[in-house]
Amino acid sequence: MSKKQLIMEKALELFADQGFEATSVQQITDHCGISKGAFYLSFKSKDELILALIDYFTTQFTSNIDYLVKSTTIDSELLYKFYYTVFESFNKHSDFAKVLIKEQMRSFNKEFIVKMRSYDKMMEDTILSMVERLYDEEVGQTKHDLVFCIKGFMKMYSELFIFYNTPLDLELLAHSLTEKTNLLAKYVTIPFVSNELVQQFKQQSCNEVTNEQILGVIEQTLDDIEDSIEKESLLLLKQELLEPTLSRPLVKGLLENIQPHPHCKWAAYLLRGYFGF
Amino acid sequence: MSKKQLIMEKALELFADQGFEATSVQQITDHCGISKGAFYLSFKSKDELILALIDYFTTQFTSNIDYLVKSTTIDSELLYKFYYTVFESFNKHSDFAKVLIKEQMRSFNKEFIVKMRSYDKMMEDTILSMVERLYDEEVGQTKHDLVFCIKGFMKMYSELFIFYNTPLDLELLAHSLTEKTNLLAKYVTIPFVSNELVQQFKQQSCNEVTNEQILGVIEQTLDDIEDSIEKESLLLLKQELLEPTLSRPLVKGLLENIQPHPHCKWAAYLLRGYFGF
DNA sequence: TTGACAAATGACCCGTTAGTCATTAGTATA
DNA sequence: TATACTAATGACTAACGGGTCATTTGTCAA
Repeated sequence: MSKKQLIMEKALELFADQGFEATSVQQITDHCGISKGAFYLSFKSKDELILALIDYFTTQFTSNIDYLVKSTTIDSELLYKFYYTVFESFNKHSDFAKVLIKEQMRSFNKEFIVKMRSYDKMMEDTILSMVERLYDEEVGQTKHDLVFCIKGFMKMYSELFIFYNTPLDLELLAHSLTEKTNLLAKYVTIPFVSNELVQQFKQQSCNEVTNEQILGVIEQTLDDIEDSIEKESLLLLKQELLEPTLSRPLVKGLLENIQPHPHCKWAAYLLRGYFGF
Repeated sequence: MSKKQLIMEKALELFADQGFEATSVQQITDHCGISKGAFYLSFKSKDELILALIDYFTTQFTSNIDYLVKSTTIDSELLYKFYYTVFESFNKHSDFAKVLIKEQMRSFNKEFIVKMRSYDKMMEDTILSMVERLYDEEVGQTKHDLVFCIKGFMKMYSELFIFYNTPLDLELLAHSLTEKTNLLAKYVTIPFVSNELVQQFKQQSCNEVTNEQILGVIEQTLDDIEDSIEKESLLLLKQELLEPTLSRPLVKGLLENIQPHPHCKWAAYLLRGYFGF
């Protein structure tokens, strides 16, 4: 195991227990059996560590779910599988789930907040695509409410995994939530989260990322990934960011190229926002 | 306005914006236009301040809801009024709601965590009583699931008030959630949160409070309240804690006496747990 | 064995902050 | 005015934690 992995693993335990700010670098290094200096050979700062943790787990989590939704061909199984996988992940990585909940609204770092929001948005997009696929005609105006309810179920029931160590019947849970979701999809008539409201939220949250910030993220990502179609696509997108020359379909295609790559999700998200997709 | 109130008000603004740990006492006193020393004349520590804030708002909030549920005589209006009042409170005290969400899982202070849990429990009890009253026959085994769903709705939709400043249509929201809740009550058949599971949770969370801790809270509460039936009842309960002499019905009656008093809610909760009610 | 390079160490620096306390300002009473 | 008392001040302390860097330890090829 690399030093970096060791630190991430041990730090996660401490963060889950005490929270990020209450855990000192000294504690982490003691817990790893290394020196303080060694820590700074692996991470530039304490902030970089938690960002790495968030990145590592959330990309894994969101990609998992996204893949599941896209690869499940039988509609009738989709919702059940979705819930099952969600809670299985929470169960498996309960330390990370704890950190996520504890620090979700922390305002210590601008980059952190924007990142959390974006992962939330990605999850929401995945859920929305699922809802549209399963209930397209039935739900009509209430589809965003259904997304909200699903997120509410996830929030509420995931607390069980985090605060109690009792082993829980995942299959029953997934069945139970599937039934509830189907019922809401079938019978709900009063929409609250309308399309206009969603539009409004989007505008409010997207107007603060600057060109330079996106460039910074792209540079970072380019360093992280190997030569590949994705890397070339990202390079072209960087060009496009500096001086637009390509047509919109071409840009969209490039975005599609980088989207599946785990390391590119963050850059892809920012670029989608920037180019308006 | 007393110095204490001034500090609480101004501190709340800063906490909502920056979080508790990120806000220094110096900042608070600057924002109040007083000196650092003056702060420590009103509060023994920074921790005491946030505990006071939590106490002040959550007792207000939970008593409000509790009163509403008990005083609404027309069943058909109850659920709507419940949701309306909940979100109206969130809307009105959005600064506090922000703090609550930001610090909800903070582990900086043991007392803080236990307190938060207890308020959550009180809320849950109120919701459960409402569910039992409205749907007693229909829901059967699924009543705890319904409580979970209601809490999930509250969690999810309250984020709207906290992160977006858009004015929202409270009436529509309450109607929309009422419909959803009624649907779930009527049609859901698969229970997940069973009675045994609830029992298990209760055991897990109640086995850590010591006799001395409860005594400490009682002493504190006695100092805070005026001479009254409540005070006398609490004194008797303190006696009973030291050496049991009274019958269970008498103890239960004393608990009922102190329950409605805002300052006694915390002591009442601990004593209920201790005496097994 | 030596020398060169990388890996790791931990004492130290520096900024920050909760909390204290000697001192001062303000006020009411004799 | 003098005295006594309370309210308020802010410089100060002690502790802590993030981050640095001169120094040591380990490794491997010549």
